[in-house]
Amino acid sequence: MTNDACCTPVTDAALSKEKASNLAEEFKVLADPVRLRLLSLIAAAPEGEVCACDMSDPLDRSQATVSHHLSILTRSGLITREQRGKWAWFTVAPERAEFVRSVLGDRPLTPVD
Amino acid sequence: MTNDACCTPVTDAALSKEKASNLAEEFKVLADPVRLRLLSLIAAAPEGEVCACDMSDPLDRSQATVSHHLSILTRSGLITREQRGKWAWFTVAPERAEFVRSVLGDRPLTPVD
DNA sequence: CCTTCATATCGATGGTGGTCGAAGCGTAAC
DNA sequence: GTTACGCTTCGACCACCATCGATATGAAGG
Repeated sequence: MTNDACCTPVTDAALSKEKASNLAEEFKVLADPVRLRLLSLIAAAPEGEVCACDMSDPLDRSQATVSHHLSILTRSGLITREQRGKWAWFTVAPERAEFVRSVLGDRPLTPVD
Repeated sequence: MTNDACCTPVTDAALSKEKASNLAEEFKVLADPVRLRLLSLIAAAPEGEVCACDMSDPLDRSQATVSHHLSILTRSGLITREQRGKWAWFTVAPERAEFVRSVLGDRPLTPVD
């Protein structure tokens, strides 16, 4: 802001060690194809929620694996879990809906090619 | 669009296996604290570029490790590399500048708390 | 109580990735 | 050519993680 601005510094200050670790943790949640597809399955559901029992088959993963990933997504706050009888139903967390949309959108973040 | 819209479906269609993998690959690049700090170091440089020789010390990583991460960032297209004499200089790729800013910003993507 | 079913947790395994020393490669200066 | 220096590549090591079968938990129904 106070220099000659010859080359557009992109950000103000460098990331602290702590902030970098926290940010990396958040990206790690999204850095798995199965979790992204789970998230997308829930986000695309017309009713806004999906039963865990309906996610194992389309993803070609065992019930244990799907449960594992759903717990990671839930712990990160991207989705919420609601027990209803024997079944567990999952929703995109309302506060994160816009973020999830930007992540899963057709031209999401990194066009790459 | 054609249903009763009781619960706001967040996205249109579910992610294909391929798209999910590609997207996950892109997030993997950002899912490491050292890479995020490297990116931030370059993005915050007032001249807009940083020599590789100046990034090993502040990150507390060996020169080999820094080189490894810089090559991953370069291959992903987030930064560009320019050899100048013996030294290698790195810049945030112009097309990605806005994206990098949004990733490293104070309130970047996932407030979490 | 006992069975059934959906889900979570455990334990083990294979694969991936971050890390660093050492060796290789290029460039510059002598 | 030879030396010095910055950087990349290689090889090995270790930690973490995705995966799954087996087992545990917990809820509904008989």
